[in-house]
Amino acid sequence: MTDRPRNPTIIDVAGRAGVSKSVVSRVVSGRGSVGEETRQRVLRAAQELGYVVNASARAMVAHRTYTVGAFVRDAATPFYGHLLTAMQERAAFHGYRVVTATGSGRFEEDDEYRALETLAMLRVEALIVCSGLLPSERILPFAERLPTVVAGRPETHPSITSVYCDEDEGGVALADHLVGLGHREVAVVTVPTSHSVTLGPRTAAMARRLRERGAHVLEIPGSHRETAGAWATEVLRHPGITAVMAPSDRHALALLEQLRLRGAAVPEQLSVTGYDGIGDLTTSLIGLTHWRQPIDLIGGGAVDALVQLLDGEQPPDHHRALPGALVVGRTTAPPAA
Amino acid sequence: MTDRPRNPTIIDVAGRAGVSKSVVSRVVSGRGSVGEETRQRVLRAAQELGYVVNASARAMVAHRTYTVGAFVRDAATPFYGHLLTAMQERAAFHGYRVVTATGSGRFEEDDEYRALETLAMLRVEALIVCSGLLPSERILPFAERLPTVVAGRPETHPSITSVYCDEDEGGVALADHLVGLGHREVAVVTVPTSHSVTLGPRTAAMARRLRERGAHVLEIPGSHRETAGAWATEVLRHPGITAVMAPSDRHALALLEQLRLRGAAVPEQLSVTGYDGIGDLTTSLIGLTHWRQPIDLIGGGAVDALVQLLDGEQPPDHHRALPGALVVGRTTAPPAA
DNA sequence: TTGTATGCGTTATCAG
DNA sequence: CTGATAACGCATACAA
Repeated sequence: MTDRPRNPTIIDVAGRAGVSKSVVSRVVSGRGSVGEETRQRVLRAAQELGYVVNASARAMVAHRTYTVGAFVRDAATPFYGHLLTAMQERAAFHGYRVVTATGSGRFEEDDEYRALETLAMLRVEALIVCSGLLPSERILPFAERLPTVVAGRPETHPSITSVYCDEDEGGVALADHLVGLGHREVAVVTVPTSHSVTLGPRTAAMARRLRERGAHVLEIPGSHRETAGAWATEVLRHPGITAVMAPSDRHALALLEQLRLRGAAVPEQLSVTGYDGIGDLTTSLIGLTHWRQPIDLIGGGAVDALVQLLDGEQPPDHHRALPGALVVGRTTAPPAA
Repeated sequence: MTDRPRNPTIIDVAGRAGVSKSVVSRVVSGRGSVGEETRQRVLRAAQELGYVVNASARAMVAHRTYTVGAFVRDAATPFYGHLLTAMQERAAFHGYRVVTATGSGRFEEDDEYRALETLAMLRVEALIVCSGLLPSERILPFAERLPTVVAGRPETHPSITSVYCDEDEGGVALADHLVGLGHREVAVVTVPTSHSVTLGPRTAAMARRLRERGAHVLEIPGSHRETAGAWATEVLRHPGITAVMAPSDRHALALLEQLRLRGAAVPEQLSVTGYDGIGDLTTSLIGLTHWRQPIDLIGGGAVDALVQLLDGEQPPDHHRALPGALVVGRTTAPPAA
């Protein structure tokens, strides 16, 4: 039952092809030169035996694994799902594998440590950190030992490379959009930067920009989507408010749902904005006005930067900000006169 | 720059702790016995050196990797994202890693082969196949060499274990729901089973059940979501039709969007059903009536079955069907009188 | 071009 | 309880 037949080795192949194992090694690894006739014989023998290179053995002597580790804090969210897909694809292009590690969820404390230890055991050659929650200080210890790039969020520390979409720009663009429509009293669901280094800055930018443009701002603390009902209640208690800005698309959707339950019409009575640009339905069916992040480019760019780092080159941009875009949907309109 | 400092080995640790490498091995692997005092000394030395076990070296001699491979055909879709998360979590619980492989997208042909070869190089101990597209025959060659379980779809072949949510049951439940509401003329967007072993059977079940209950069925071929516009047009051309059943939530959302563009009111004029139960907004904001699959249980169950297989036990259920649930939302209602 | 020998970091077997 | 020593599968200088 469990007596799995041992996998064939280059020695087995060598025996079958009537050559030494060195020759087989050269054939399968593509290095060194072998006679064309011999090569064919080896290839055939390997084929017949179902030989597949053993990555572990290769890694031992090569001191390379061609593997990068992706550390994801909150894996189930669509944003990170897309990011992972983009990274995996780009890594394959460069000849690297991606193994992803994430906290198993239970043990908050040493969870993170265990995840990174797993990656270390695998001898990943570099690290991609995907998390809006993990503070910079927690990343530094790893960045010291491994080339590290942070994807999807700005990172100011000089020893860490990052690829992201500028949060400030998005927040400002959305605020300008609302002010341009004529909104003068706007609620912003804010998240402290200490809680998320992505949601924090973008909501701060929204509020700041609104004030710069002369609008009155009501800040509603909203770290958790589960409390969307409270935001809705709070907003509706201020009849003067004509628009609400959410920290992310998911926050916005939760808010839309709660407003709907309370009978508030969007965008007639209240305009709503999101942030991220995840999922087709956000755009098409819901028509949520939001700031769209170029996730594919972020994931791909992060891998590109990593590969350059591994090749000993310094990436052109240590901190690369990619352009996002304002997507105007059907959840924003001029305020009711 | 690229001169990465060589990772410390058990020999380094042994030297620092003043013992032989055998002792260190016993301490870090937890096998064999060592004096408590010595153990502490070794642990401290390892700590100071930042020693981490080398998984490759360990795998070489242990002939085990504690890694299972997940082969995912279409990774970016929410359904598989959730599934992966669930599997990863459950695998960690059992002490296994999950490395996922997926076609890089470009080369349709040998793409699949390369992905599985990568998994083989890594010497994954088992395979989880997640794909509604991959036909059984393509899976068999791998299942012969590796314990294999198919997640998220039924699989009748005796040498392959599967964990899924019965497609027939869901299709029937949704059809019954519509008939119960009074619908007598219903359109079903169908997908051939040759194209998808999940979407095919469930849409077939819908159509079959509708007919059993005496309803008139219009079957609309709809393999690709991009053609949702055509489905909408087709449906609206038949004024007698009062409901449309889609093969999945995503298909349903695309359809809803197209119906909206054409001014058709849901559910007043037309009822719409989905399938899967992915994403919070499907349920809350859109209120899509659908059949909900227990994705977490499917992912977890697949891993559990795999671990049992690896332990030499025969899983209790060779083909395990998990219960789904009908979720009635706001996109279905009695037909307009 | 081909074969031989050596080492990579661990675990396991066997003496001490 | 501890210490040598032999694999594990592969790549690579080096010799033929």
